[in-house]
Amino acid sequence: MDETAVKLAEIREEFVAQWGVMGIQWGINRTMAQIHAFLMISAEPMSTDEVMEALEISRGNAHTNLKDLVGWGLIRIVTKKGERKEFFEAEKGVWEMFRRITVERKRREIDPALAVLQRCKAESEGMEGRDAVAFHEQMKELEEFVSFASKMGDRVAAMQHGKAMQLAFRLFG
Amino acid sequence: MDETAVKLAEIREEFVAQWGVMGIQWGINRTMAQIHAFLMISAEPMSTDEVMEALEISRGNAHTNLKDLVGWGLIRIVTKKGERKEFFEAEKGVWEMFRRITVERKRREIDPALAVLQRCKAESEGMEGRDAVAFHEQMKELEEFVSFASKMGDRVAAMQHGKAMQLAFRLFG
DNA sequence: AAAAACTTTCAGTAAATACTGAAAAAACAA
DNA sequence: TTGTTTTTTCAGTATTTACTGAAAGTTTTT
Repeated sequence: MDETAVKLAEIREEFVAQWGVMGIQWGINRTMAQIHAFLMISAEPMSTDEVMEALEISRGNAHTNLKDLVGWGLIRIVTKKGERKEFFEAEKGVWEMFRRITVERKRREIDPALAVLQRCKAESEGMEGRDAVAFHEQMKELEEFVSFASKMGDRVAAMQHGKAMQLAFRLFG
Repeated sequence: MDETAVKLAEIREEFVAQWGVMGIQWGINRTMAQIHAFLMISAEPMSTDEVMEALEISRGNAHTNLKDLVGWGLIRIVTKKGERKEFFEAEKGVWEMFRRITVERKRREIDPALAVLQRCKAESEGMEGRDAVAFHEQMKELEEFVSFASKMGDRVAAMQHGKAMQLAFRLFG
C-alpha cells in the first residue's frame, strides 16, 4: 500500500470515528452513526461481516444497528448475484438523506408530541377559572405551532432536490 | 378544592409526565423536559424547592436541570423583591422557544459536524486515485449541505415571529 | 432428508447516564 | 465577625442503554 492509500485510510477512519462522536450528541448511538458513516464512504455495498471487521464490533451489535438504519431509510439491503448474504448500501445523496431524516423525526418526535398537546388541549376545553384558561391557552399555542411544524415537515419531505434548493436560494441565497 | 380544580391539576400533571416521556425521545433527559413543562404552565416563577416538591426530585437533580435549561435559554432566573432565593420562569412564547432551540441545536449539533466535514474535506483535497476522489467528493457534498443548513438556521433564528409566519404562509399556507 | 450459509434473538455483562443526599462553598444579614 | 440562607458540587448508587457471544431460527443447497 502506497503512502497516499495509507493517508486515505487514516482520514476515512477518522471520519467514521468522529461521526460516531457526533451521533452521541444527536441522541442516536455511536455505533449506528459509525456504521452509517462507514457505508456512506464505501464504494461497494458491505456485508454484516465486513462491517463487523471494519468497526471491530460484535455480530449482534452490527445486525441490530444495520436494521435500525434500514428502519430510518438511511441504508438499504442489496443482494449480489451468486452471493447468499445481504449487503448494505447507504443512500449517498444529501437531499435524500435529509428528506428521510425529516420524515422519521417527524414520525418519532413531532407527531407523538402533537398527540399529547391535542389531548391536553381538548381536556381543558371550556374549563373555567384563570388557571384553567391560561393552561388551555398555552396548550392551544403549542399545539398550533407544532401542528404547523408537522405540516412544514411534510411539505419539505415532498420536495425534489432541485425545487427545494431553488426555493431556498430565492429566500436566503 | 372543587371538582374543576382537581381535574385541572390532573391534566397538568399528565402534561408534565408526558412531556417528560417526549424528552427521552428527543434525546434530552426526562427530568429536564418535565421541569420545562412544569414551568411553561406555571403562572408564577418557581423556586428550586417548589420544583423539587412538584416533581418529587432531589435538590441536586433539580439544580442541575434548571441550570441546563437556563443554558438552553428556555427558562430564565428572576428574583422577587424581599426574597433571597432564585426563581425560574419559562419563556412562554412558542416562536421564541423555537428560535432558542434552533440556535442551541445549531451550536451543539450542526457546527461541530460541520467542523468534522471541513477537516475531512481539506485533508483529502488534491489526493489522487478513484477512492480518494470519491471520498473527497462525498465530504464536499456533505459539507456544502450542512453549511447551507447552518446558514438557514441563522436566518430563521434572526427572524421575528410575524415575519417568519408571513413567509411560511406565503410558501405553504 | 441433512448440511451449510446466513440471520435473528437474547441472556448476561459492560458502559454510560441520571439521580440522591449530604457536604462544601458562596452570598447575604445581623 | 458570626450565623443564616441559598447555591453548587460531588461521591456513591440506581437506572438505563449498549454490546457481546452464543444459541436458536431461517433459508438455501445438496
